[in-house]
Amino acid sequence: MAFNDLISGALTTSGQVRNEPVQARSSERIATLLDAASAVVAEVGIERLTTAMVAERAGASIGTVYRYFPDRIAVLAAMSLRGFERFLRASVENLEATRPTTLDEAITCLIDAAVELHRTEPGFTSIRLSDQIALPEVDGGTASASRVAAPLATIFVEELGVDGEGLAERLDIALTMADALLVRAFVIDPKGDADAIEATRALVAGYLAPAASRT
Amino acid sequence: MAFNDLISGALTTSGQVRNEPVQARSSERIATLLDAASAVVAEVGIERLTTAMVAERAGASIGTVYRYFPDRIAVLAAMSLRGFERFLRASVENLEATRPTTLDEAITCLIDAAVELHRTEPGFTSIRLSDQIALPEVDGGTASASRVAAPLATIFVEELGVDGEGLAERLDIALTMADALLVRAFVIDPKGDADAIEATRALVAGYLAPAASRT
DNA sequence: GGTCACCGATCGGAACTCGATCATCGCTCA
DNA sequence: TGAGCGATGATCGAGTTCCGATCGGTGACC
Repeated sequence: MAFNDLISGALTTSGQVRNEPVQARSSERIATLLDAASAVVAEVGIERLTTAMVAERAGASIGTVYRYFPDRIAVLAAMSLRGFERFLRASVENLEATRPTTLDEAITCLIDAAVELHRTEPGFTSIRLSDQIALPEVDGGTASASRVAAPLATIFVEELGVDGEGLAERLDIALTMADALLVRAFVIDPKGDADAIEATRALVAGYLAPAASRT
Repeated sequence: MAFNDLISGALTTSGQVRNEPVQARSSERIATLLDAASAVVAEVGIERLTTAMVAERAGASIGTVYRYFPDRIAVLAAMSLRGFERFLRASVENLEATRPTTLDEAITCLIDAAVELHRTEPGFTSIRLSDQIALPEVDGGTASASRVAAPLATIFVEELGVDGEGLAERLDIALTMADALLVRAFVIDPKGDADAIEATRALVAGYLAPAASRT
């Protein structure tokens, strides 16, 4: 509801997609291609992903891949970006569902969303390990975590009544931290090491707590 | 001195280098090649690095590159590994020079070493952004931060008299965190955002402090 | 003289292009 | 209103280019 307005357009695929899709089936195609890419990454890793593999798995031709993505890297970048979008949406859903009263609960919503993503999207951990590959040419090179920090900060302030003083900055740091630690959790154990995940949650909450709790 | 014994052989280039160099000039060659690779990465990014670029910049031929490295990825992996070696050595040097009495001072030694590396080795930030690319085939996929955590833990315990209980694990987490946050600092500002660096230092010290200080 | 280091033409395969073909949509006019 | 028809979008895949990797030959070191 209100949350969704805040995040619409927060993340764009500008520069990633070659031709904006006009017909409906195109959007599906893109989704299918990204799903295929995700599966391929999970299977052979980022470096060994070839555009031919993506095309074949998606049931498309190579030409179709290049219709939507300028090059191989753009496919990976788009995949990464879609992951962040999903994280944002899932976070918002969790926040709406639980309506947290403490910052700690709010953090849990975000961590859960991220963990869920690592679990369900097979190639996501891999791509987080080596994200940013493409960013030098996508834009200034802003880390992906920073992209979600701003919209989330808005939500925290406007909807949860958290003190906004420097929150965006702190959230950015917190997300960078959480990102790295969660990746670590999923490197330790493909299903996500429970201790490492809990440690992450505690650490992030501990970091954000002192300044922010004003629910 | 004693420190150096602890870290010798902690990091090896096993599997990275094709033929162990016999003649002296070979070691220089490898260093030159890695320097070239570092510069290329800083310029065009990891994905766009080609073996030809590395060869040309190093004043060598393509064949020479492949004499020392089995493939393109191995060049990047070796570069990453050399960075971690340098970090370890620089950390040890800093520790020896300052002989810290508090954990906080010790952390500062490490952070300084890492910051220095980001500053002097142009491609290091990039490769930290997307490290691990090669690790799936190098070994079990252990995150690089974990590799330095163990030897550093030994030093902390044996030389600084810090409580060793679960220290390796905590150091691992701390380094993962520091790594990500420092990369962030250098993405924000190529020279390394001072605030972000200080925040990193504070965060890591804060995380390690409660359990460890027993100097 | 034998090994080590180096070179760069060459090969194979993957990234990417391009013109032809098929699908869809909006418009027109009976 | 809906059948026909162009225009534009979407798809394809053989062809081209470029890059990773090899290999046999030449020079440097001991």
